[in-house]
Amino acid sequence: MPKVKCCSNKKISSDLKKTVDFLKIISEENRMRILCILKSGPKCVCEIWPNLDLLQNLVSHHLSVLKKFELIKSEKQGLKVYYELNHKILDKYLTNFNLVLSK
Amino acid sequence: MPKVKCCSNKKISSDLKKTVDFLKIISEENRMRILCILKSGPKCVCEIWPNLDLLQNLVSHHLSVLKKFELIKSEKQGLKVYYELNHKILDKYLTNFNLVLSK
DNA sequence: AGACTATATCAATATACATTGATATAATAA
DNA sequence: TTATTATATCAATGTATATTGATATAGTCT
Repeated sequence: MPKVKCCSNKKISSDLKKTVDFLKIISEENRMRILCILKSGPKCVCEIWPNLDLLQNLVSHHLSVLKKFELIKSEKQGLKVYYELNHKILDKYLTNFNLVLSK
Repeated sequence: MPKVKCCSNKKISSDLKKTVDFLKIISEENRMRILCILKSGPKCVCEIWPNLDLLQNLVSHHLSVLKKFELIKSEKQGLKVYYELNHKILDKYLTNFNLVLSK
């Protein structure tokens, strides 16, 4: 039985893994909401978390997960930390994802 | 502080939840591999599972998860069960996903 | 019928990770 | 300096779900 391409080809297999990692990060409702909230531009945590029914520290944690994966960037301004989408990385993963599932 | 659209709007919020459910299903390496394997056409379990480094019953389980979510369809032919992508549903979720994350 | 093949189900275990509560850090204001 | 605000970290707990091993079902062949 011949092996299927996506399982034996190293490049495809690696792309698939990266895509799955990306999907794991965004397949969490609160993180997805955060990304959606940030679509309208940079926001500080105090603007983000009242939109989510979560404790502040949990929002902070989800932000750190997103940031660790480089899906968002942050900038400190005084007491506040502003987060924004990292479109470059985000687009890279979205493109890769579409490649993996497309014909 | 005004609520952000994706958090207060019922329709957008519901789309987001559906998308997250979809992403949860496909953000698992083996399930993603199964979907990729099926891109080249319908296959029986005995053609699928040698491509994955998994026990047969686990492949069967992942197939059932994908099927429960209607991402794949199945047809019994004698002893064998053939699985294939359910492009209609798959495209629906992919479209929805792109809407949720697009500007 | 019995043996064999392909697939699915079930209970038990393992593992990953979301959530909570308490607290720390860091910047600003009084 | 002390108090306050904004954000982050940490340990403990809870929860969902992937994996395993054993076994069941269902179709086919002799």
